[in-house]
Amino acid sequence: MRWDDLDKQPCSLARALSVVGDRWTMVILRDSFLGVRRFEDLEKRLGITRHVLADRLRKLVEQGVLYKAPYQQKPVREEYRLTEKGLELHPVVMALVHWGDNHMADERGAPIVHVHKQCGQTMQPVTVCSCCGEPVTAHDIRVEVGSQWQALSEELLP
Amino acid sequence: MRWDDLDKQPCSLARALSVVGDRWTMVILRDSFLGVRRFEDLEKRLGITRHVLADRLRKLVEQGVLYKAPYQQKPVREEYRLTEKGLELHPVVMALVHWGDNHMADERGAPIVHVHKQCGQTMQPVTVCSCCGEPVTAHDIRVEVGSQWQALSEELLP
DNA sequence: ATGCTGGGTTCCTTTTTGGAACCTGTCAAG
DNA sequence: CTTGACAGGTTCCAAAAAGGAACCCAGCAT
Repeated sequence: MRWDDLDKQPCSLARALSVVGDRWTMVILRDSFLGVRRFEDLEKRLGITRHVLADRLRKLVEQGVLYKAPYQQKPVREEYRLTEKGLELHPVVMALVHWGDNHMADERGAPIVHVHKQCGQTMQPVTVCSCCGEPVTAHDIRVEVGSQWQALSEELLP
Repeated sequence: MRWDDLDKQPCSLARALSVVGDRWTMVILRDSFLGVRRFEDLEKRLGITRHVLADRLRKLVEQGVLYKAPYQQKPVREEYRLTEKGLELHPVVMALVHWGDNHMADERGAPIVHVHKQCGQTMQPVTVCSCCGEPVTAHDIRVEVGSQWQALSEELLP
């Protein structure tokens, strides 16, 4: 299968990755969450080639994850900002950072920490069940085929 | 910057992506979480080339995300299973699936649903603050430089 | 007229994929 | 005792993507 066919798969993870699963896309989004909005700033901070950066930004705008907003006229200059759809990737980014903090950090610990504005504390993201509010791990989950997808259950589950 | 230098960056997200940020790696892990363990099963389900699959599995084993466990002798056959480090990627996978469900699904809805064994309900992952337990969104977070990293703060934050 | 700035595009080389064929132990059948 | 199947790879080559540097363009400012 070609990578470009991933979005046709009957799998939400594959479809999500068809948008954000690229090598560079997630680090672009990380900087977007930090407030970096301009082409040149992204290029400098990421060390990405202009070619690839332009391509990824274009695709993220096409997918509705970022949008271009003018910040000056004459000449028109535009910056890239997260849409609501893009902002909703925050749990993914938090989860990746948290895993990196736990498993890839050196002796200096986490380079960046998250402070929860409401409670004022340095926080880690915890994933809980939307029904009972209890923390969930891989062991606590059973996977089932969605109601509209029963016919494909052999393909969806091993 | 070359992609291979990402793990040297002072950023937990970049370091995490140096392990799981590859095009195919996350779908391999998705299938691992579903219980797919053998080379051939992964190849069939993913439609990935054997070449790339072998390479990604080798890297995931090197990084301690998967381990090889023999399931028969003569000839020795080994399967790939998630380590504890790998299992801790579950929040990342859940968050990606949830985003895909919300933003990339067709009219049939989520192909796969997660049932929380403890409460028996179909659940969505919710990210909450480890201190106060309240749900967090991108707007609720302020980012600060880690205590051991003050010297690099200009580089870390825009 | 010359140069600078932000945001790209073009061109060429190096790397990485996709796709198919081939290799390696072990067993089982003809 | 040759042939074939099976699981899990490796090798080879063509096609696609990434890296790197140079170039383009509109609108200032000198």
